[in-house]
Amino acid sequence: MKDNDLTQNIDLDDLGNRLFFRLYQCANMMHKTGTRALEETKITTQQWAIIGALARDGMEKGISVGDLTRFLLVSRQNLTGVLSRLEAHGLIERVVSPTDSRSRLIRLTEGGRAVWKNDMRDRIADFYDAALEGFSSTDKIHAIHYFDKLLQNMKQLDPDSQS
Amino acid sequence: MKDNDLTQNIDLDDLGNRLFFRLYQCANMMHKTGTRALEETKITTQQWAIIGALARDGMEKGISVGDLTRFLLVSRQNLTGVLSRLEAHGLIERVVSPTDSRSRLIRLTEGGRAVWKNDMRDRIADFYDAALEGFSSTDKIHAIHYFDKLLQNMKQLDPDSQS
DNA sequence: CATTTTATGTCAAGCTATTTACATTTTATT
DNA sequence: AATAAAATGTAAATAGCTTGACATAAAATG
Repeated sequence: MKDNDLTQNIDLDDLGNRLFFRLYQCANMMHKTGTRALEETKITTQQWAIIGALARDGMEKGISVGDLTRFLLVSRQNLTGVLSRLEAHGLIERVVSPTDSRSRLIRLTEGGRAVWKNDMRDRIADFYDAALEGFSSTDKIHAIHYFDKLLQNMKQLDPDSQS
Repeated sequence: MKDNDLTQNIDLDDLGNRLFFRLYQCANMMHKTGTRALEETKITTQQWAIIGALARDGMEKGISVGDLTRFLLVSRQNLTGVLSRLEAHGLIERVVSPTDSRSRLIRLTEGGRAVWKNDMRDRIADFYDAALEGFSSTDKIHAIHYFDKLLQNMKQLDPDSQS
């Protein structure tokens, strides 16, 4: 007799499909619930990623658009648009690089840094706590490890990521 | 003396940030490399998710837009647009439900099913193999488990997901 | 030094995604 | 049966993301 218990029995051939479909769903929900967690600040998850990157230590002098794309793994054409919106809202500024006049250094404004500290940081911490309910530190480290591995493999598939 | 080895030492307070940043990067790369894997078919990852859902057994009669949104975890307003494009390309069709005249049942056309079998399925399998290089079946199952857990937590944060 | 190649950022077009708002139909309530 | 409430799908506005094309500046090559 055949085994047709789909809820318990796992089809090994289908694991790739399952894994990527879950990743797809997680990404959808991360953007949806993450943006909602910052609803009052009118800041989206993508803007959050950029501001978070610029708020790190050592980023006071700014970072080029190119370096930012390599960090966030989005296209520089995309960043141009998001950065324009952030600039229009006074959160970041673009300064022509003193060493390379093609390059613009992106950095937080005073106001941007204040928004990060006063409006975003705590809400983001709360979001992480809620979304990672039931995850031990070990669970988180393991999950990060899988993400890293997946990321490395996909980078190898991406012509733009080939240094 | 302080420990400043950032490459090895892991800041436990920062795990949430790291995990979600990796998820963000993975999502970006999944859409980028996934869409490129199906480049010749002109089908995107989002369309792939829809077509894949419709190609499953039991979907021959079609599925409503509402059920599809609950499965894919995207808004129904979004689906309207993607479905219109898929319909314009002859891959899917919308049939008014015989039991509920508000509802439209979405299903693959003959041509859509052929594209799935002939053009998409093998390329997707190759993509999974490449992106999951070095993952054992156990790794995949564990990763899926973490995704599931994350998903459940985020669904609790989403008003739309509250049954 | 002149020319070619590469890197940097932007613009435009197309697809994806969300929210707000709406018309239609079904279901629940009275 | 009449009205209110909820569900279904769509349209429009805004934001995000990709590729292709472009202008400019720096680096490499001859």
